[in-house]
Amino acid sequence: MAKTPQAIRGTQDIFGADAEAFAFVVETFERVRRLYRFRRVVMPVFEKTEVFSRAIGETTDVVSKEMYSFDDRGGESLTLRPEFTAGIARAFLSNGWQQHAPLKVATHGPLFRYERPQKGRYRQFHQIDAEILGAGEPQADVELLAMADHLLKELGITGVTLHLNTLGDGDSREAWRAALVDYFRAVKDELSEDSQERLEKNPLRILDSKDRRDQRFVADAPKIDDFLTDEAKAFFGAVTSGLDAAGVKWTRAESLVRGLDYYRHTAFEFIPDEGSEAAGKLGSQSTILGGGRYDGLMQSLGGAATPAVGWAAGIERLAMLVGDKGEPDADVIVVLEDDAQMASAQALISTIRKAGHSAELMATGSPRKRFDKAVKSGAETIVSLFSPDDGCLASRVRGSDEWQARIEELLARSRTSPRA
RNA sequence: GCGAUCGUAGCUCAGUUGGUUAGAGCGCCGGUUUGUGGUACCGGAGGUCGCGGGUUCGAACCCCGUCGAUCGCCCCA
Repeated sequence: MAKTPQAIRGTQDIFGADAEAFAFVVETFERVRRLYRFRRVVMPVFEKTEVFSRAIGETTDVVSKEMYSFDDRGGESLTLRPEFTAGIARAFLSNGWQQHAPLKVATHGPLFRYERPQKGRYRQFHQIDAEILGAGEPQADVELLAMADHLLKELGITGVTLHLNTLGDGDSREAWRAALVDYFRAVKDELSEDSQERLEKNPLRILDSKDRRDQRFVADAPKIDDFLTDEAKAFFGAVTSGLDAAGVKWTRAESLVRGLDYYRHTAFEFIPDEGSEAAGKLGSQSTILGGGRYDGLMQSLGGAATPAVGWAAGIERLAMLVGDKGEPDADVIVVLEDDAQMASAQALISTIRKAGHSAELMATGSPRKRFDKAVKSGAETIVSLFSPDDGCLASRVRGSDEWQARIEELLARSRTSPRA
């Protein structure tokens, strides 16, 4: 026999209760984004490689080692999207969506990153995503975060806190970065091996290193607050007071930095509280929703300076926190005890479904087992069809009085109009 | 890219210090009940023990390699 091909590493075949939880997350997101008047967009799964390399930053891990890139038949380098933001920014520029600014959009779908899979982390994973394009005022950040907070509540997720930071404007961020490099370079030999490397590539990340050798120095490291311009301070102040007014709980996270080059000003992550049930379910992954302001991104793609904010959340990670959604039982199960009544059974189940009730027909395998299966399925209402000696159709309904009456009525209807 | 653990039936797993024909539960298939009732009882099918080498009289078990999975590091959603 030929060998069965295996699934690609890091991909998932989502089924059963997991698929229900996944759908619950997406459906809830769709409902909430309408409340906030975010418009639906459907984006390509792949783009020219430069869309991502220019927007995200050549030196980031995502671009330098995690992209699924390939040459198409025309010799052009394409990449399976590792995130939504860059593609949405590209669409904003190439479709003239400036005319709709400020534009609030939402989308969801698969993303691809070549990483080692582990709990809550896959090579093909799925995100929900929300962006506000062409809005430079702190009110946009507040609205976006209020929606994220609202969504998590609608999903029933607790024990998660918004961690908030500001990276200042471009100049603030650069000055802070330079100061951090100076500070850590002086003690380079005492840092962890990872952080010695981060010093060159991504010095901001040393701040949230888990290594004790690094943590000794973090407390006295230069603070972003000392490098913020007055405007940047005022902006962050407006965001935080707006969140307070909107009833969104948050905590300041001075060392929170985001990995991608394009972030400015507001940066945030929703993270499970230490020791919470949510933290346990997520394994070593912590961030379930993250994002920030990316005022410089449009220019990196050759567009006019356009302020924007956005976030994305991992559907799989959210689905791990929403509890068991299970698959709902059928409203009605029709058990065909005599195959001679097959046509009647088909007519009845069709009528039941068209009346808006979920229904399943049990008509295969040993007739004696069919009723067993129906009972095991957990359905409250079971209709069995059989033929008494006269060969006519007879039925028995097991269920509440209300359902018995309803089924009798539907049965009568299916008899009089078999094509109903 | 690095590290740890683990691969036995469709699924979840047992399998003693290496020793006849590798087991259980669930699921699947069939049978039994002369029955408004049942999630019962009996039986059956299904396994190159991930794959390839090695050690041994003999390997699911020990050794090496390889593939895969899981979890962690890095990074991220």
